Amino acid sequence: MGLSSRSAVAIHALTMLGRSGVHSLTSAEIADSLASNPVLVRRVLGSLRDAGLVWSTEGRGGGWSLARAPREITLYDAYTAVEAGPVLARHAHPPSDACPVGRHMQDLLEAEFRDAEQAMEERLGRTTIAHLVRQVLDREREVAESKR
Amino acid sequence: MGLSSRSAVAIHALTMLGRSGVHSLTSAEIADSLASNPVLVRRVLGSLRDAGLVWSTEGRGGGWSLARAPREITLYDAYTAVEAGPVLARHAHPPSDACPVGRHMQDLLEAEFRDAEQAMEERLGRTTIAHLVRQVLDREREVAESKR
DNA sequence: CCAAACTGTAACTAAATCGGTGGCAGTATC
DNA sequence: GATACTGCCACCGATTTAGTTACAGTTTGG
Repeated sequence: MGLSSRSAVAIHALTMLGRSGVHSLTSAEIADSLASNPVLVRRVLGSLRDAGLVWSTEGRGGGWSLARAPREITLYDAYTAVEAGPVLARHAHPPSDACPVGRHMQDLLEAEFRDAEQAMEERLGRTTIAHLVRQVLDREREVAESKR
Repeated sequence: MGLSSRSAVAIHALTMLGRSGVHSLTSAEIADSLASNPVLVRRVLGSLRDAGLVWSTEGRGGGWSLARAPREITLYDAYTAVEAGPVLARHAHPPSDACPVGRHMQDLLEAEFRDAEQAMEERLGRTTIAHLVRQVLDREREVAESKR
């Protein structure tokens, strides 16, 4: 595997919030859809709130809503909000300074990995929550029509 | 962090082998440069051998050599040889089938993540071991000249 | 005013994975 | 036959993950 599934949780939750519009959702409702539990959802949504993507209201009747229009939130926004480190792990230790290759590989690899990660991030930045909401609605409609 | 640092080890080792040309290297020599240990190196190089990137000879005087020209080995080759799962983790469980969003998110996310990973892999595929060897040699030469 | 329904947060568990280590059988060379 | 390698297994400690329990704080509704 690779990174945590927090990105998946974040994007899933954002899509639910985008679909529900002004109506806010509770962490329990989102956890149900994820077949997970509310605490995990609140942890992830907490990071999204820190990044300015959602906001929450406490107390009875409280819940979560998007802080921006769905078309103004990309998958990259969600990804960076919840994922800490780099995707491609670097050397566990600095290599030996006594070896010519060891002396330079760290820098060279850093440049290569950064470029590769950037390519991935740019691709994530091209899809918005609005895009995913649209696709979900399309699929729902298709299912409904096929049942007629 | 993200994935394991096996990719870094693999690329480091391949670059050393590329630089040393026909001269084979032992896992201990490579481990020295990595400030790591021979067993880890053999594990990683074993995967590279399974992928047809290097070959090894047993017994005294044995060691490791490239199985292809350095310019015919990309960082993507090294990456896929040693890294198992996807970079971006999917849902830990399948989401709820009772929720409209849950029903479709897995497919949609799979498509998005696959595209994003592919963008990263394409970028890794554009750099070869020959490229890294060249850069290491260039840097070595620069250091040597600045000392004159 | 008080019970109910939320968020927010800390502490904890079980499982997985990681880098690393030691041991040892097999193999080729000197 | 000693030496120097690969190949492979079993194990360790540290870290991270998803998930759970517990509980304090906050808001609303009856």
